[in-house]
Amino acid sequence: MKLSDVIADMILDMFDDDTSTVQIQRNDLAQQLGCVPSQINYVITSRFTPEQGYRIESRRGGGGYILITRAATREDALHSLINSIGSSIDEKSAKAHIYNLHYQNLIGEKAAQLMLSVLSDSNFRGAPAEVRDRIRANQIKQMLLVIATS
Amino acid sequence: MKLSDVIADMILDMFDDDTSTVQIQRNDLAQQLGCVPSQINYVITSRFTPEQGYRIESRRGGGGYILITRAATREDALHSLINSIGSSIDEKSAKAHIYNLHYQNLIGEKAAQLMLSVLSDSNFRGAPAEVRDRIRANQIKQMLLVIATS
DNA sequence: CGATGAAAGGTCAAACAAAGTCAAACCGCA
DNA sequence: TGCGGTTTGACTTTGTTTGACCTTTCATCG
Repeated sequence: MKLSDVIADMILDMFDDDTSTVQIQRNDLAQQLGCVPSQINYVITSRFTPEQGYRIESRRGGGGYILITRAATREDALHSLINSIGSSIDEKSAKAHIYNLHYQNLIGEKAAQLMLSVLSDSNFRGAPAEVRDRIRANQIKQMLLVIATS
Repeated sequence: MKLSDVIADMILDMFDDDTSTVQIQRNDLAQQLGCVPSQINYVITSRFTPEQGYRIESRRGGGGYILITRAATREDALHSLINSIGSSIDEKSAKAHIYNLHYQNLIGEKAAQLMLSVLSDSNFRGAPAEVRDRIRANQIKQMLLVIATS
């Protein structure tokens, strides 16, 4: 398993019992994992982004820390994602959102696959890119809305 | 025997006892076979297409992989529906199919809602009817394929 | 106070590790 | 013998890991 995934899982585990916030010590965690400290930053910036419903705050210097807070409810997270999507979205970004949602356990395996399949660029053969991306944005938002309210 | 066929057989063999999904490492497999890695792509794109009931997903970079999922025979009914849908379908017919599938218990409540939401004509604002209907046909077929194989 | 040094975390780019693309060369058969 | 399917490899794109160097904060000492 990839280091990044191990770290991400580790952090996710810390959320455990409905705590919506986790505090870590970058250097400690890195040492514990035998990796370089900046690896922690990589994981955070690639997997705990605001779009995924996470907020990061940190403090340097003696007694420094990194605080990771996640959206209170699944619905909130989905809503904030919906709001973050504009009137147009390309295939790659759409897929990234879906992978991340699944990764965060905000949507199930089946829903993710369904969404991936339906938003794939190959379905839009023939339509110009702007049309594709506008339709795709409408569609992904509709689907997320359905998921958020079910 | 042709290289491509050897590779295809090899992959087919990995499906073993009712695993419906196989993960490969492109470079490893290529090395094992003494062929160039892109040969694996060729085999996949020529023999494991969606039309033949396979779905592919992959990831590049360190720890990358290629995942091949096949349609389990489980829901062949869906397959025949897929085949019965042409290259174009309007909103009303699409909705009818979905209601029907749900009625027959071939798809669940949530899947049905998701599909209805995504295929709704309102998402396609701006695109001409022929474009809408072609995209919709592609999309409904993709989704049914996913449902059939999960 | 104000300077100073240690203890955090932050940034960035380079190295590395896959997989994807594409076009040219190749082969085998109707 | 010419055309479709195959094979190859150079080049591209994406994702991960590492390390050198930067900045911020805090405690301590004069």
